[in-house]
Amino acid sequence: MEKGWGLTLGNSDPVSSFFHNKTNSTAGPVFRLKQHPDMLQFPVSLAGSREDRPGTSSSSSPASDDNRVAVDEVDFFSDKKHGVVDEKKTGTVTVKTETTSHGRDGPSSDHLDVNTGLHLLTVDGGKSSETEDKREKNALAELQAEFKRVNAENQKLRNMISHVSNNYTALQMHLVTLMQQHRNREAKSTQEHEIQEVKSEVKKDEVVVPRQFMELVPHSGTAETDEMTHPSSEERTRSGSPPNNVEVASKDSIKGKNEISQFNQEERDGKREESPESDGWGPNKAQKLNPAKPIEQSTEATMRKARVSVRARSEAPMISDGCQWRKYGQKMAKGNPCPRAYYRCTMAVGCPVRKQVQRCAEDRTILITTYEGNHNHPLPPAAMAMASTTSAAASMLLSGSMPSADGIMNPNLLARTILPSSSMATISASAPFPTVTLDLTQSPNPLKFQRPPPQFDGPFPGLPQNLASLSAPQLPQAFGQPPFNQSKFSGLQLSKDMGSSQLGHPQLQQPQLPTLADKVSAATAAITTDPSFTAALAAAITSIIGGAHPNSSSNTSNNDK
DNA sequence: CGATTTTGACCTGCGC
DNA sequence: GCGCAGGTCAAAATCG
Ligand SMILES: [Zn+2]
Repeated sequence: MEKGWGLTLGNSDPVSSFFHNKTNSTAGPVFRLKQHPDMLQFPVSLAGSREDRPGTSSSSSPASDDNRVAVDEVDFFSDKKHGVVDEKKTGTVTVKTETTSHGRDGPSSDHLDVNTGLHLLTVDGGKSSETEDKREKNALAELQAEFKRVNAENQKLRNMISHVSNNYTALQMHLVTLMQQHRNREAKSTQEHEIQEVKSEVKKDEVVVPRQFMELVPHSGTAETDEMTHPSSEERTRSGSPPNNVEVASKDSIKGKNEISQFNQEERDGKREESPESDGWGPNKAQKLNPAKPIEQSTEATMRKARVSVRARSEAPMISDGCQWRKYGQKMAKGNPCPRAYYRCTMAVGCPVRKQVQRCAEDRTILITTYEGNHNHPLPPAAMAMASTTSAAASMLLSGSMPSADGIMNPNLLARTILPSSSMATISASAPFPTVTLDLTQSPNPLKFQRPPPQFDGPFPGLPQNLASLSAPQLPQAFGQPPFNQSKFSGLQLSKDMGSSQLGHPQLQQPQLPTLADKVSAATAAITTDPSFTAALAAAITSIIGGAHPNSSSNTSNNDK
């Protein structure tokens, strides 16, 4: 987990050093100027960095994007560290720089000095005689030593920054979520009341909002918040015990929200007297056994409905997200030669979280992981990241269904969101369960569906004009690979109606252009579009995946079986 | 030997 | 009611 970050950073160093070396007078300033904008976009930059990187990387190694990406991904997942993460980190670092400007001033100045010295020496060396060379060597040695030192320090800072950024990202997501929720319920009444209201509102659109779900979200958020606050200082020192912090945080959160977990468990128990083990999930049994508790049912059903799927390139059978999973089933998906695997969280007996893993039929390097439910137990940091992200995404999705969500859309934000084009969030409320799809695949496009922006308009006449218009211009280029079952755009696309039939057939979904650009869809779009959300989400997930913790390797190997 | 995976049976919702 | 498809269960097989 933590280590992963460190490693990642290590890789990024070369890059940074590169910049610094070149920096001198001209490069430095320019670079910084660019950074500022990014800084503002904090989350975006993270996401963007990953996206942007491809271009950057291409310059360095123009060779094969596809291959390269795939490889990185693979390495990534299987081990941890390398590739994408690094890129991301770099971006993160850059961004962070601004944020942490205070702390960083010292180091940065050092860098400048060092660089300058190098530059001078180099110049001198070239022109001067041998005697000077000796001096230069000495000086060089010193400089190098200093340089190393600086790099080390830099690394530390980077680590700090990355941590902070991650936390920040997560926090931001939660914040966004909360804000939206807040807006939705202008009046602050009891949660139940709120919930009910929400439900009623939601029902308009057929989307059900889960009360529990909403509560849960904050729960994870709380934990994370705590984590952020405390650890930041600690991590700065690089003490290698992040888990402790997290655990504490999570414990606190749990204590606070204990009600929820208990609630869940009670529910489960009621459903299944014999095996507490789980199954709380089973809708069937719930209906049979607890017909009396409509509320709970609805809640559960709702929660169950919310899904967050992550598409990422990975050749590993499963991406490591920090959780322990037990496979409980496998089925052949209808339109896909690749089987779909069902996993459930085994970190806690009653944990309702489940996930489905399936490979994209079109591009088998893409692994689609769909998460469902929220953990009701403490999670290790690595797991926290993914869990909080998914829960936040899910909550966003749900809250997004609400009309009041609008207003969040901010042109600037939108622009930012789109810039990072790499990550896309797609909301689909159509199916039995609303799903947020985060696309971390950013390959140029193996399938080559590159479609020019204009095409988007064509295919999606149904989309709200503003949305379409906004997205179109901003999409630099489409990326497009036809997604697995949802079409993706550089921005996000949302489909909210669609018959169930389409859901059934993933491929059919593409055309899914909602003829209904009803208010709801617009609102949803707005929310989804919220850059902070998308970017943060993408960034978080990307980092999570990249940051796979040690276990990942074991998991991978096990899965191979 | 416990934990996990495999895998066919089973269940439920849905469209016809 | 039937068949299909998505999910889940759980006994048996494996793994570590
Ligand atoms: Zn769990």
